[in-house]
Amino acid sequence: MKKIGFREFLHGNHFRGLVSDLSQFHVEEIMGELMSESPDLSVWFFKELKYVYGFRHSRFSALLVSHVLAGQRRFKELQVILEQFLQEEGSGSASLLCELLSKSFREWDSTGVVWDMLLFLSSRYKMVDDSLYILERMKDLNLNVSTQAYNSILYNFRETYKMWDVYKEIDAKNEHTYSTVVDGLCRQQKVEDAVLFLRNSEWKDMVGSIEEALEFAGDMNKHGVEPDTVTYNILAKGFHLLGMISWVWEVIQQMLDKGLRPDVITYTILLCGHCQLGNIDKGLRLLKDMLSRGFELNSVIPCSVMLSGLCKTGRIGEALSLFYEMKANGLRPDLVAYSIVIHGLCRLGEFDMAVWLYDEMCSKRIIPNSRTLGAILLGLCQKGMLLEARAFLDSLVSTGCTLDIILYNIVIDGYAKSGCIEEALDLFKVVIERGITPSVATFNSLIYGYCKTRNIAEARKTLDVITLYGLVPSAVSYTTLMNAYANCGNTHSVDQLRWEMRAKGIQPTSFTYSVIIKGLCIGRKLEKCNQVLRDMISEGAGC
DNA sequence: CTAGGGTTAG
Repeated sequence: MKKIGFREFLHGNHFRGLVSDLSQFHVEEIMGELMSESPDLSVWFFKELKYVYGFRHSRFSALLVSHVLAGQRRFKELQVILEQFLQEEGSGSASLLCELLSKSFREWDSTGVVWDMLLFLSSRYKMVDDSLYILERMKDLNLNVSTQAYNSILYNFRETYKMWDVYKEIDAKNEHTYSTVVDGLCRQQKVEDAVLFLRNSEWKDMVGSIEEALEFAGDMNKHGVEPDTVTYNILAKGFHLLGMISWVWEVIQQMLDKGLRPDVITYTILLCGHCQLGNIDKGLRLLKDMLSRGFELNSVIPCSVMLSGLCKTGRIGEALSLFYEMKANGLRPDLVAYSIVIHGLCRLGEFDMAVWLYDEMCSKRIIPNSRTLGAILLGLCQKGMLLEARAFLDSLVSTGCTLDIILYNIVIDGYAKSGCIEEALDLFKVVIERGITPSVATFNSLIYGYCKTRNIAEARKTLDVITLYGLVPSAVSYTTLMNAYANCGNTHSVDQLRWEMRAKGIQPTSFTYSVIIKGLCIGRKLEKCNQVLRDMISEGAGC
């Protein structure tokens, strides 16, 4: 092979026949020589082998070409090659890659770019452990980590408390960083934290005033950065999260002024706002407007938002009409759309219709998930149909489904609410036997069940059991128990629990305070109410 | 990168 000149080799008739005989060693050798002659040629050779002949390159070759591309700032090509490279390597390959990179490419000026791109891609492809490994090695080597890569890691951790560790590390935060945090907090059900975060973060451009925010978008123009629809949508989402619907309108206005077409997502955010505020009719008009603008082929999501709004306000008839209208217009309801309507029906006890839709959904090969099942269980429990709920739960288990703790919680809570503490405990035992980890809500329901059956002593013991399972009691755990003490005027025990909460750093909510005050009223200690109210104001209790 | 569905306390 070495005897053949490279250009001759590449363009001659030998090529096709020889590819199957090429070893990775040969290719590396050829690439090395090509590199010294013309890096472009080596890249071409690499791609030709890979994409035309399906040759599987060695790690070294792939990284070599990556460095050439990075040096020439051909990022798009770099990304494509590294994407496929990572997919071939699979998860768990980080340590090997890092070793190779630091051993053989240390001296390349472009190596930082390759590291960073690998970091970004491994994170984007959910190779979480690999991305963390690469990140650590990059820190060891003092390599710069781009905000884009960090944002992707942040995104992977947005539903966990680790999100903050990542967040703190990011030097050059951008609006993608902030919107990921807000999204994460919302997914953690911490909407208030999200609002607080928006207020306190350096993302001041958004929360200062609408003028500032929009001016900021305008400034992007001056700096040669065109704010696009996505930028405006993020802005709109921020306003929606802050409950400032009218500002969402301002954003839309601004977009129109700039000659940008608000897209289906922009309008969906607005629709969410209307529904959240209970302006269902406004929402219906908006949706009609959207459909007439030809958005209907795009997505089921706006319709789902509307369905959810209608169901939450008990307008199930209209929800069903909309549902059929969707189908008639060729929009296929997906898992979420079905779940929303099934939930709406179950809430009202319309189980026949709910089951009918459930079967229809299954017949369309849409596999129900935990949320769909939860809607049905919840409906049954709320109508006091505990036998049916339990039978449904058991039937799911017997068909081999692994049910998550939330589904068990719904039924345990159903038992507790009906005062069937024995059954609740029995099901709790089943949870443990099946190796499912209980959540705080599980215990909170048990505490409620004990309190309901006037067994405060057991309720108190259950509070302590939470810790044995490695969980942290919540404000709900305490408030439920405090309520039981309050109802019998036992202000001393209420006080004790309040002290315990404070010691553990668990924030009372306005629920908690109302229970404390109720206790003081029943226990005839009205003179202490003022102090409690003052505490409440100074602590700024939520809810 | 931006839009939709589930459990617990007064």
